[in-house]
Amino acid sequence: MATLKQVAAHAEVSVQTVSNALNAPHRLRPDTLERVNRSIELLNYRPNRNARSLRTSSVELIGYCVPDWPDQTHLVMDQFLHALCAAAERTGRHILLFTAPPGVDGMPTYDDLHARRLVDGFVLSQTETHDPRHGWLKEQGIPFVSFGRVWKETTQPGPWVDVDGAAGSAMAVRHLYDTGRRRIAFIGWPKSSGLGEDRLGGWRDECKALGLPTAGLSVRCREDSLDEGARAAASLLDAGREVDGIVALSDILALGALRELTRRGLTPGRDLSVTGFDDSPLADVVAPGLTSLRQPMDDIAGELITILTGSADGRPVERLLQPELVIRGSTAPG
Amino acid sequence: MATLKQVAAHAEVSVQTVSNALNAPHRLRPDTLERVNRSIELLNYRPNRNARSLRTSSVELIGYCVPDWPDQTHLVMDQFLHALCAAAERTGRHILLFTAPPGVDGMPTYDDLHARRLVDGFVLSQTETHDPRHGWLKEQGIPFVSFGRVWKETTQPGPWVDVDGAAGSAMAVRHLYDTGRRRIAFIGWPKSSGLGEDRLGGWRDECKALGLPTAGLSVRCREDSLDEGARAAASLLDAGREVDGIVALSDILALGALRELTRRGLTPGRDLSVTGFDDSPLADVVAPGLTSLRQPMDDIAGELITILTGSADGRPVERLLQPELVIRGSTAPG
DNA sequence: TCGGATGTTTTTAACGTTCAAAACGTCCGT
DNA sequence: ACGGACGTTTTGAACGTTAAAAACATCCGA
Repeated sequence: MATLKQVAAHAEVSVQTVSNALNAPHRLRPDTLERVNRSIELLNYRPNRNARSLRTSSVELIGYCVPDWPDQTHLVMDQFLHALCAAAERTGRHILLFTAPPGVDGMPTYDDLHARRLVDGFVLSQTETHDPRHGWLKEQGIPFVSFGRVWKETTQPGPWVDVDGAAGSAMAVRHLYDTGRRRIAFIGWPKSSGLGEDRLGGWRDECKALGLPTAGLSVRCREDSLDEGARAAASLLDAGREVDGIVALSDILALGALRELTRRGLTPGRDLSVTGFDDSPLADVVAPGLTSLRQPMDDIAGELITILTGSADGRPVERLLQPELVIRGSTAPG
Repeated sequence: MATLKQVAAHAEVSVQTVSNALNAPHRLRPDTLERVNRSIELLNYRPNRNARSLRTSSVELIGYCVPDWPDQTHLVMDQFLHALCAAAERTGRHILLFTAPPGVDGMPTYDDLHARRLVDGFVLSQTETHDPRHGWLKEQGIPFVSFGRVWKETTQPGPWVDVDGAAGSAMAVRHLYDTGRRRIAFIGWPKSSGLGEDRLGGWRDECKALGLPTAGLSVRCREDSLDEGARAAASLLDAGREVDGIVALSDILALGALRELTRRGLTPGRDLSVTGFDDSPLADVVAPGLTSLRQPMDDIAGELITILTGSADGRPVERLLQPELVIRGSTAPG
């Protein structure tokens, strides 16, 4: 494996000149540059990243904690990881994976990775309401950026990127309205979830703006599961509210609702429209197809990396991106 | 950030002694060791990984290429990644993600990562029939281990770990047999897929061993999609073969089959049993639940890391692990 | 009391790179 | 011809660690 020294000897220049040829080529006389480059090519030289990192104390690696949660929340993780990885590579960086206990118990792991100089900083995701990680990292002066908001009353520590859940719900409501639905219900999560309240608010506000009823049309589930989604749909139907559209807070809940409709002999898309959230692989796999709100993963990843690597000069460090409505059979297109 | 030098000064020993306290504590006199450890703790010292890597020329990072394929094939990737990550951490290592073009076009990327010393070696997955990567890496002397076989006629280059697909199919057949099914069909892939032929063989052999018919009971799909699965199920039913069980090569195909059964008013699990492969999140989310063959991800990841990091002294470098049948409603338990 | 064996610690020299400063040329205006 | 300005290249030192060898103790048996 060739080193700078060997390239320098071959090109008959000093080691520093070869280094400059790579990092500051404008400093070299054109003919020298060409000669050095020929030697580099000939010897198939590649800079040793460890040596460079030692000298510059920057490793060009970004830590990402792979979540250890129930399957449901993972459904779009591979999409996210791929986008993040690609975005990092566009800046010559890479993603380093690690595992850590959730919450504050995981902080020593983050600290350790940074202290041992395995990573320059972190991308947080799977953000929880009142997530303790942001404050902790900020206090330690460890660089990070969050995918997802913390939903505290106070200002959130550190930069973040998120998808506008309220706008997403509103888009879903609007789409149902445009396809003739007039009694649109919402299936959501417990009040403790900031994300849940955000999406719920979008539904409520858009319904009001369109002059649609909301009273008694919102159900909270205890957890993000099929059964809870089905139960919620059942309670809406049993209450005799004459619901003709359901905006569910997640694809899983939506699927549960779809199952309940089918069980009762109702045809999703025709008798009643349903939408989900996140456009997970599930959405494309259920019977009539589930209309869902896609998160713009490439944009999200791009923003995260831009912010984290500090190339976001002057740009805001809080970015709210718009989801995209992917229409499928569950809302009867056409 | 404390360095060895500072710890050494604080503990009033030489730098090398502190290094030894960490890497070869048995060399120190117990009281010295204690004193050094106190200083380490007090100064909150963490070894700089870049410096160590430079010196030892080993980075303790393992490269993994995040696949850029249609969603279906990703369905268990997050499980795999988590397991791989955890297994790596058990040996003090971590996973570095990267993207690369498929096939031989991606090889320069692998080479580059290794030459620049960003990784010590690679874990390959999404192995394709006649995958060119294995031979190439072996030729270059770059360490790697494969999750999945290459299905060449000749001996496969390099070590691998895989799940016994034939045994999996056999387990599925056996389970259907035990629950009273006697005409068990197989829905698979094109002949060009080694993995497909493996699983097909398992079905055929087990059926024969049990004295069950196979003639006309095997259908090949063009691709791994819902529609193809549905089409295959339809053709089996239309052919009047009186099929009462279906072993599908993937969860997606199985789901397609389930959809077709439901469409025809048949009840999966009661009228006809269906099994899938891989136990993806989908299996738990469809109507009666899909019986499927779970890949033992933790074992797989453990073996991969063990083999790659060379701690597999004398152990075979080709490991075939057994899948586990996860029984759900689609095969009418009880 | 001395040589050797053993156990502990220090010294020296790298690993491959980049930073900062110094040195070397070349050209120009005076 | 000389001083300065600029452009290009080299020198010396450092980043934080570990391998190998040397140095220093201590203890034992002869």
